[in-house]
Order: sequence, then structure tokens, then C-alpha cells
Amino acid sequence: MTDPRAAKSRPGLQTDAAKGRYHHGDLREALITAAMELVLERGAENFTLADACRRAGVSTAAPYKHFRDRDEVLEIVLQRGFDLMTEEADAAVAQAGPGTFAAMIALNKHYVLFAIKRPSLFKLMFGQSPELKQADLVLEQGQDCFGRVVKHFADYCEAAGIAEDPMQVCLRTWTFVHGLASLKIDEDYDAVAPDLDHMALLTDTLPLLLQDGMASGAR
Amino acid sequence: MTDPRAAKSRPGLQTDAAKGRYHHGDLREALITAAMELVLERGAENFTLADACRRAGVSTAAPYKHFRDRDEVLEIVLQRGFDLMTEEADAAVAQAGPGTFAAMIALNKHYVLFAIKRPSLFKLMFGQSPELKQADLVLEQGQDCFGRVVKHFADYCEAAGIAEDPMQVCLRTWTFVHGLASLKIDEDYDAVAPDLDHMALLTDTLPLLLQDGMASGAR
DNA sequence: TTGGTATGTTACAGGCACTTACTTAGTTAG
DNA sequence: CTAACTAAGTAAGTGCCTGTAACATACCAA
Repeated sequence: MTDPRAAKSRPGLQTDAAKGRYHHGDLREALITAAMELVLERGAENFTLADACRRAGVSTAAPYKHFRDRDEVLEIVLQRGFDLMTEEADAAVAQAGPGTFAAMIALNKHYVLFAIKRPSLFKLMFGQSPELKQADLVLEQGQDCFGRVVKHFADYCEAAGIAEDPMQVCLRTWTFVHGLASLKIDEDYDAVAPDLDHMALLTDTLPLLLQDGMASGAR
Repeated sequence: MTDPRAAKSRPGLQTDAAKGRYHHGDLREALITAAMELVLERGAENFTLADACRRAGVSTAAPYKHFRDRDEVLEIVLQRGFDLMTEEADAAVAQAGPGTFAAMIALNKHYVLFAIKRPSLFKLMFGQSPELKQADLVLEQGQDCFGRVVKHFADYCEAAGIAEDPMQVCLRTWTFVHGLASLKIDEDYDAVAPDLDHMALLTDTLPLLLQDGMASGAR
């Protein structure tokens, strides 16, 4: 297994980047990077493999040496999105202090901010037709990400003395923040409540959702 | 093949079957109907004007006599989606009794059921890129729909003696049910909680959201 | 009847996904 | 060191889609 990235230096010829060479060097990674950029810029629906090829400086047939089809590229972008989200979410909780109410605020705020900062990626991760998310690797990625979140909720529930199943609390809170993030980035609030302070809506509602649902007289 | 949908022709014109005729009769409406069907069947992303033409039995250039472009057809489908949703929602509330808690359950359940029954249409209405929703007519349609919902919430708040602004209650409840509907139809729950009873999640959480946020000790 | 307009048609330009057949760079065996 | 093999590019071509242009036909009105 030779690392393709190691074969960068070729004596006698241009020491510069892949410019002018027949072989690219690491086209697979270059295409994934281009795809991520294009998805962030224009959305997954408007992403074309041809654009990514132009950005990487290769012909439109080249990707098929590295990927099954357009969808596989999007699958990988999607995966990396979950990586990034998991990483950032963990950091947010760590900084706020695991088990604290502040950590719950930070975790859920992060979810919304992630969506606002990268709406197209967020939509690709959660909103796309199931075909893309069917892939086993992608499924795992999502499960890992969610598993960590449930853990953070469990920490809080224990610290706050909430008897309800943390999974349940997590699911209903996720549902709310996912709705918030979606309605915000799809600009659905704008048509109806243009002055809405969506972060205030989040911080105001979280206490309602984090209380013990069993003890609240629901039903 | 005589198209049964073409049966209702414009008055004064030939009312016979469209077969073999040079003029269609009501191509505009036929294309919208075909578009709605195709969106429901395969989703807006996979909708092609060419498919709609085949279904209506005309050439692929014909639509441009009636619509600006593909997007205008989708805009109209989207509009009709809001019509349908408004109509159904009103009916659900009327049946449960306006102002009652049962009406709140019915209204929010309807939102989720609408999404489950017509996931592609729901995504077109709320999830599509803003370009489609920018059109003034579409915006109005959405505002009308939401205005009715706020009214139902106001009825309930008054009857239940909730001092909080009904708009606020409505916005946070909408946010939750929208998240529920989205996560359900995008199959995001499946990866993570395959056995989730989403309707129970709705009925369990609604009481938490409908309580008076000002009086609940939030914050 | 006669022309005008609305509503069809065919033909075409341009773009994209993906395939096939070919070429070249880089690796490895003798 | 060379020859052969393999990996990774390219060009050209298919088929499908959107949208445009030029043309044809049905309906309408005077």
C-alpha cells in the first residue's frame, strides 16, 4: 500500500503542484474537496460532477476511475458532514461542562448554528432522499453522531435528577431543534414571522422540553 | 388512450376526447395535474417537464406556451399543496371542536399525517430552495395557511386561559411538529430509533409545549 | 372569407451523467 | 535495464433534459 500522496516529488520535472502532469496526484481527494465546496456553495441539488471536474482540472470521465457515480461522491461528503458535526458538538459540550444545563444549551445551539452556517450540507445530511443515506457507512456515521448526543443527554438527566429515559428526552429535544434549524434555513419563518428571534425561541423552549415528561402531568 | 382527466373541457369547445386533436383542450391544467402526480410519486427533484408532457400526450416544447419554465410549474404545485393543507387542517379543527385541546391534537396530528401521506409535496412546500417560494403568490398562500393556524391557537389559548402570546405558542409548537414530520419522512429516526412511536412522541410532548411558557418557570 | 392569435409541432443548441475505447504514467518481475 | 502489467487519465459518443426558434394548425372575429 503506497500512499499516493507520498509520490509528490518527481525529480527532473516540475516540482510544482499537479499542474501539467498527466497524473493528478490525489484526484480522489481533490474531487471530494471540490464536491464539499460546491455543495456548501450551491447545494447538493445544484452540484454537478462536471463542475467538480473543472475545479480539479480533469476531464468529466475521470471521476469514474474513483467513484461509482455522482451519488457516491455525495455520500462521502455527507459522511464528512457527520464527522464534523460530531466533533464540533463534543467540543461545545466539553467547553460548557458535561452534565450541566449550560451544556444542553450549548449542544442544541450548536445544532442550529451548524445548520445556519452550512445549510446545504445540513440538508444533505438529514433531508436528502434515503437512497444516499442507505449506505452502511453513512448509517454508521449517523448512529455514532447520535450516540454521542444521547450520552450527553444521559449525563444531564442524571445530574438533574430526571427519572425519564434520557433517550426519550433526547428524541423530543432533537425533534424540536431539528424543526427550528429546518424552518430557519428554509426561510419558512420569514414568510410568517420575519422578526422572530430564533435563538430566543430555542432558549425559551428548552426548559419545557428538558423537564421530566413523566412528572409533568402530560396526558 | 383517452385521458379521463381531460373529460372536463372548456365550455363552447369540443368536449370529445383529446385523442387525435391538434389542440389539447386544457393543456395547462393537464400539465399541472401531471406535475402534481409526478411530484407525489417521485419527488420534486426527480420531476421532469418531459415526463409531464409524455403523460399529457404532447411534445416537450408545449409547456412553454403556458409556463415560464419548469420552476413555474413546481410553484403552482406548491401553491395547491398549501390550499390542500389549509382545507384539511380547518376540517380537522372543526371536527374536533375549535378551542379545545382535542383540536390542538387534531391540528398538529394532521400536519404530521399530511407530511407522511405526501412526503414529496411536503418537502416541496417547506424544504425547497427559496427560489420557488419567493414568488408573491406562493408567499401569500403560505401566509394564509399559517394565519388560519394561529387563529386556531388563539382560540385554544383563550379557552385554556393561557396568558402567553398565541403566536409564540404557535411558533414553538409548529417548530416541534415540523421537526417531527421532517425527521419521520426523511427516515432519520429509523437510523437511530427504529421502533419510535412518532405519534406517541407528538401526543406526549404537546402538553409540554402548550402550557403557559411565561408561567412555567422557564429560564 | 380572411386574417390574427393561441396553441400546438419539429428541429436544434447546450448541459449533464455515464460508457467505451484508447493512451500514458508508474510499478514490478525477470 | 527492460518489458509487461496496472492504475489513472483522455476523447468521443449515447441518451436524456431544459429551453429556444421557426413553422403549422385550429379557432375566432370581423
